Amino acid sequence: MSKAKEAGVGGDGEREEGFSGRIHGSIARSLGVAIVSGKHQPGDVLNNEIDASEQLQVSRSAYREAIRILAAKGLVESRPKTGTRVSPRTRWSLLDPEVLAWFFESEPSEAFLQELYELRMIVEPAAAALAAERRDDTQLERMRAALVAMQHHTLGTEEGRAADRDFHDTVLSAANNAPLFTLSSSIGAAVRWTTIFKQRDRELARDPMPEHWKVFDAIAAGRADQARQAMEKLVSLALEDTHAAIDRRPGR
Amino acid sequence: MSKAKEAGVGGDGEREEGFSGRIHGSIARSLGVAIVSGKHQPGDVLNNEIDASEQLQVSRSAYREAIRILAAKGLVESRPKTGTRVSPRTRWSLLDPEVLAWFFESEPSEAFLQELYELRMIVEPAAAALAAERRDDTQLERMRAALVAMQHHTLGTEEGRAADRDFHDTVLSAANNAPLFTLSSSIGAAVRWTTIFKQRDRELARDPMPEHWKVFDAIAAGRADQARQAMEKLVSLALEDTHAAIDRRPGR
DNA sequence: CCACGCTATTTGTCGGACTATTATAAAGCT
DNA sequence: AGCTTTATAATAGTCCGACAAATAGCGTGG
Repeated sequence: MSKAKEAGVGGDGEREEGFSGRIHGSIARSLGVAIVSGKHQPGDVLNNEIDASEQLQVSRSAYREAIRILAAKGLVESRPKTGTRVSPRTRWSLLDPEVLAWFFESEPSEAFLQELYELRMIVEPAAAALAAERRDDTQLERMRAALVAMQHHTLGTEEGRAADRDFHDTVLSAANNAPLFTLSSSIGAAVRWTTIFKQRDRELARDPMPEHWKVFDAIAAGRADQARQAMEKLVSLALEDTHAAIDRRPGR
Repeated sequence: MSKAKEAGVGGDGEREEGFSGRIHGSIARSLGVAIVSGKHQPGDVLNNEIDASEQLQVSRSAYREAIRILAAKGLVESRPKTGTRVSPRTRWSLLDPEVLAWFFESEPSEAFLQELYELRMIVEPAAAALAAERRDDTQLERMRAALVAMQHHTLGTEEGRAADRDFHDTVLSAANNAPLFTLSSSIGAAVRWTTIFKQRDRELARDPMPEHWKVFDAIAAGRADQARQAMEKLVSLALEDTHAAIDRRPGR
């Protein structure tokens, strides 16, 4: 009866969200989504461990490990007697890949998307400039291959989008700055989701390739300033398209 | 024998390296430091949970929670049968406040410091520009107060350094971009650490205040471009000073 | 030589007892 | 009355020992 794996006990809404392999992971995810989506607001106190683990039909240990994950990402804070409460937003690790994924699981606010793009607009042009000065031949070749694949598959396919991400990742990594590179996951997330938005709205007019090639050429030529400007242009065009897609979006 | 709590067999005894209030936290910290300092390299497999928890004289649960924390920050990855192994550096959440703190606990490499500064050079001028356009009066007043305090206490005191950090934090927050603001902890870390270097060495020749006031004035006047340039100057001067201090550092 | 199943190892999960911490309320002191 | 101290109760934290699930690597059989 207390076994959690017997998922199918007909009853209430039980486990809607699929899985994540390990139980603590899926609990962390579902709680994380509830927090970033505003269902649990900063300052709110979660049920105590015993009640919560009972409701979720998992052991207290598994629930606690989930809480540790959330605490490590700054989403919650636990103290004896007071319980576990949602931390203020300023403490959240918004750039953590998992946190970002949780944001995108419940459609994020347009404002948040906007902020991510703003960050991208700050980081990527600078990264492109550094990449122009520091890239090695291997990275350059990888960028070229990514763009060729992207051109061939188009952004309508998952392969094309993967190639797009690979291009941007390689630029970031060519900047040769580890902390900067960790932002690639955040930026990749922004790129991925907004690209999906745009594709969702069939008539994506613009061909993204010319601007991509300009960035590539500038990096290949070692022209930092030119690379920065080209990337600025690329990002701002992408932002425009995304805005248009969102505006046209039905229902919201 | 396996009781961990009987710390004081005959008085206080020696302080086990590592405290942090909670056990899982201190284990995570000590393991985290071992990892970021290179004592455990990427790909290395940690002892299995039973052995490890026995060696550390803690319960397996506490050890597991520590591992969950490290996994949440991308430092390790666990799988049945294979064990827990250190993840490749590209997965580390280098911008996470705790990870950064672990870096600074064992003196970080000069290259890493350099990279953090580079990031700062990218982010802060952009943030200053945004702040010039978006700051409200409260934030402006807070910046002014921080600079006044900084001027009064000087960077030789902890209060003065705290005021410095507060100024930079407020600029970041005035940019009104949540993901951007989460970088403040990283930047703050870089600022703090390098400031200590400079102070450690000798009387800091340069008076940092004029550049700070220029940034403030530009933000107050709402001049984005001017704010960006002033901040660029401020950061690059700080970098220069830091380089000089490091070069002059004995034993290196 | 390859496919397939077996097994040993390791993480994952469980439940239940006990400890430590601390916010809050009660009691005591000035 | 107002402040300090102590007691209480609630909650996270820790420990233990057992069992379940996953899987890398090996051995067996085709």
